[in-house]
Amino acid sequence: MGRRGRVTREDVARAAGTSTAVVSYVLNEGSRPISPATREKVLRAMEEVGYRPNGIARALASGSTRTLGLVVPELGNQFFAALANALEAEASRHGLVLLLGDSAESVDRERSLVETFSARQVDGLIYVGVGAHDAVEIATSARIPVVVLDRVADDERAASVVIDNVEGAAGATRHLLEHGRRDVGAILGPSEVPTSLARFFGWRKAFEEAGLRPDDRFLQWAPFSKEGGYRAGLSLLGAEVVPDALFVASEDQALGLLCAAAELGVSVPGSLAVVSFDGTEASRYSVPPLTTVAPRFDEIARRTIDLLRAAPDAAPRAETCAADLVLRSSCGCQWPAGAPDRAGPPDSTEHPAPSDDERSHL
Amino acid sequence: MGRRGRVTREDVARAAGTSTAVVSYVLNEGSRPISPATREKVLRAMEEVGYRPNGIARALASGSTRTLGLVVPELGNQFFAALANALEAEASRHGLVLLLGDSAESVDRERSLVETFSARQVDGLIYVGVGAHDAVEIATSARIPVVVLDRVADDERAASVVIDNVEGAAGATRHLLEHGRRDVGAILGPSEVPTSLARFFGWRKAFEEAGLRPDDRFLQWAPFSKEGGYRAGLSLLGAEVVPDALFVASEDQALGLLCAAAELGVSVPGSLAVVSFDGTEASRYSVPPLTTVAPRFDEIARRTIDLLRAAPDAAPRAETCAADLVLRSSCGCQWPAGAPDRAGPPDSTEHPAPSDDERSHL
DNA sequence: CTGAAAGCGCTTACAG
DNA sequence: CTGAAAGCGCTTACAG
Repeated sequence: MGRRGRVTREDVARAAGTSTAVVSYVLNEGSRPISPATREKVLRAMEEVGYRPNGIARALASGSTRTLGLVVPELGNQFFAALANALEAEASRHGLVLLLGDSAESVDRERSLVETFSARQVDGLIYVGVGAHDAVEIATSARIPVVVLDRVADDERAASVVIDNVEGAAGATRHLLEHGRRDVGAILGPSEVPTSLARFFGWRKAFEEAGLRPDDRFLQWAPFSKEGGYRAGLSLLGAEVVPDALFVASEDQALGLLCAAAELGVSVPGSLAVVSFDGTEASRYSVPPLTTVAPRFDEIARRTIDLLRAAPDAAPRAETCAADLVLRSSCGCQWPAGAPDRAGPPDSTEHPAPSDDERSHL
Repeated sequence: MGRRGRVTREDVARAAGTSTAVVSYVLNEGSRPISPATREKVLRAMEEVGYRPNGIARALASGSTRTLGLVVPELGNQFFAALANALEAEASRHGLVLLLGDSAESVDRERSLVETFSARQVDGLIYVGVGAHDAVEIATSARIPVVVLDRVADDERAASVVIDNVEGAAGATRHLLEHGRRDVGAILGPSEVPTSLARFFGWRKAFEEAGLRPDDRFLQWAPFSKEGGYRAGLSLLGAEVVPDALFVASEDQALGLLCAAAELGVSVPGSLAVVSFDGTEASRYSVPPLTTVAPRFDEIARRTIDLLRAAPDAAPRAETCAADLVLRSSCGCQWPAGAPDRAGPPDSTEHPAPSDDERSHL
């Protein structure tokens, strides 16, 4: 055994009566033809001495760590947690491991995370970020493939995967209009965030398509947080003229809004119909359950990992994933569809039992 | 530059006119005394050639990767996401990086994650797990320090950090009794999970201390999920005899319960007072906002990283963190305390505005 | 204070 | 099909 008491390739070779190279060849199946007999011997020897390949040594010698770096703005946010979850699952499907970084929405911290990941020789970087440019620049100039999520990369050397924000928001708004609501307002994210802007355009687009004009008094730009949605809700619902429906640009904001509505005694969907964006499982058990434009986390994850695994010389691509309008009760839909009558109180059908989602493609 | 076009120590040494060893000494400040002049030269040379130390090579040579492995059962769960968040922040404070693994509550997947992390030579493993024994065994037998979170390790070679479940649950239940509720039921996790059992004991303990007897009809063992809480809620609240208060063993379950209560038209806290456990920010904006036994994520993270950084020969310790009862409105408290009257509907004070928490130590 | 060199545990042309 | 050996980019005794 090595000086640190670890079992190495050498121990295996000795036990198997072969060279150490053969041990490697057996380990990296397919790299070199090995006779079945030798292979057997080596495999048995590995078992016998309890050999565990040292991934760090492999990485140094091979030039690949089989590790991806993931930077998210805030893991406490369900949306990013769900994204991280899907990415981790997909990565692991390909034998890749994820280095996790939470930037706490700080550009400085983001930069330092990317530097750290770069120093650790990650094979790729997944960046869900605030101040895209810097962080991406650091990685690409270190020749690390980058996929930017949730926004299109400024840097042409980086690929990106985004949700179809305009269509998603338009679909959500359209649905509210179809429910007969006319004063459909919107709670958006910060006006300087591209994602937020795109959802604003989608909201407006639905009105234009319907030959209607949105009322700007029902529009609020707020932080992408529960508190942001809560405050925007208090402000919108506490005004002289109030909307009868709201498109809300994120799940967190929608949850905050529901809290505000409950506090003000505004019934949802009775007096206020709501459709949100980026919904996770939290939307399904909120009071009332939220109709939402749900990202396909699995598809996003699949595309992201595929882009990262693609030949490094492939031109970085910008991909767009569709999102699904998942109907629940906050928009005024009867949900779940075809639910049997219940012996509940009068308003119980406004908050029907969670069940299988009805995903309608936008 | 090396064959892969990377800038290495050698390039720095050449540019600085020193040996490569000196470059290392400058890099690893303090390992060897270096004259200020040489130091300057080397630093300038690094800058000049754009040198980035290769973390993998450092890891192989030094035997330390400065990487920690984290295994959680399910990142989609807010509680684990908040934990991961705190751990990542604390790790990064010490220049450590986190390898993330989501076991999807599968023991097999857990095992394979730990094997992977072990092969990657992590300096420590943080395990928030389902089937503790196997995974911990794999790590400890590879001489990797382990800290088990949220449950005491079976393996005496592993340290652990747990929340004081008995006291937390007792405090929550006591609070409900103090509100004058007598039929205080409980929704717990699976009966074979130690954490769940401990919270059950806490619930019972509060009754005993008060000279009362709990009613087993108001007790439900359910999965630690929103759906688990939802179903348990439907079952408890749909029965002939119903509780007037519930201690709920997790935030997810509590959110599910609120959904069930709303659907059945049971007002919270009017007809049903609720206190949950393991609350995150989600509890603050639920309808109504949930009173919860809130873990001190920062303290848990700090202790965990400290244990991992401790001398490897230090005897593994089991540490317990207190939890705080955070009062909001679901228990029947006036919240926020001293809120000004609002011109809202009659029941608006039952769902007061979220504001600063009032943490009362248990 | 500085340098030459062994070693970390692998991969992978290069010979045979 | 198998082996001897260079190399991945560092750290760190060992000499000076």
